[in-house]
Amino acid sequence: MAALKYSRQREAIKEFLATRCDHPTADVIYQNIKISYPNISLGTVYRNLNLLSDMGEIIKITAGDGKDHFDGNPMPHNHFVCRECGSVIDLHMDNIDHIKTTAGQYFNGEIEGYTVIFHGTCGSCIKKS
Amino acid sequence: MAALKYSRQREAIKEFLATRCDHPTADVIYQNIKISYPNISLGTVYRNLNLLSDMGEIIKITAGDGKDHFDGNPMPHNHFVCRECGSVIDLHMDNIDHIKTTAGQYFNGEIEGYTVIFHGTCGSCIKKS
DNA sequence: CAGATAACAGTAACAATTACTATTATCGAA
DNA sequence: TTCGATAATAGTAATTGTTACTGTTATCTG
Repeated sequence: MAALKYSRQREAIKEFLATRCDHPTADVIYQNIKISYPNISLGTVYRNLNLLSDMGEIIKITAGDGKDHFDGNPMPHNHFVCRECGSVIDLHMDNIDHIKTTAGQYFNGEIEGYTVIFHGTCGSCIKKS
Repeated sequence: MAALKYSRQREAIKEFLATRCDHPTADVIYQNIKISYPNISLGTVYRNLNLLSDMGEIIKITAGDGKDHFDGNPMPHNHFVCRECGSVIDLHMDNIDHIKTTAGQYFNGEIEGYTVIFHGTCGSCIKKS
């Protein structure tokens, strides 16, 4: 029960995320949605982000900088976080799902998934130095 | 400059972590150190945990449950987080450093490292159900 | 169109972490 | 060994990201 009802705010958040290839935080999303919905509440943004990621329509990324980042592309893929500028970047790379098997080899639980964050220096930060 | 000075509190934290194979949070560490140092401050625990992990003597693990976890073993290795009970477990598994190369293949930045968190159901939670 | 209720805005509460300040411990040199 | 410089501390206040609460509004079903 608790049937899902349409909401233009939720739709706006989903649309906004679809246009972005960086991975904005809740607050950045809030600031941007506020342009078209001037009195949207930050709580609404958080609630919908959690709802959408629970439904698997977006991905929540814990980048390690304290705040969560969100990705409008729900297809599983890996991310890179720059040590210099902190930007979160999609990695287009060959599939590495086999590490799940490697991890399960000597483990007595069940491994259902994994999250990888690669870190280092991004292209534009290398140029700067 | 800012030469490092010895502190018994920092030493106690390091020693305590060495004895634990689970991966306690700052607050759990605080509660335990308080037994031998009744008036240690939570701020001191946080400052030293950050200091030690910056120096590479311990590892800070972002498990995704809001609070950071700490590992007294600074050797790079991978972790598993149970979806049921939330426990953070060391994985003894074959090396997967080759994923760094895979990730760097089509990427124009420099990949220096990675962090993997495997998730699923741990052995004792499987037994329970 | 009307009643039921999911979602909302606005705000207060929360939990993890960090910053601040006066005091104490460490340490190198006299 | 004692002294002075300063790193580290305890205790507390402040910050930050996130969640919970409440009365109101929007959506949907019949």
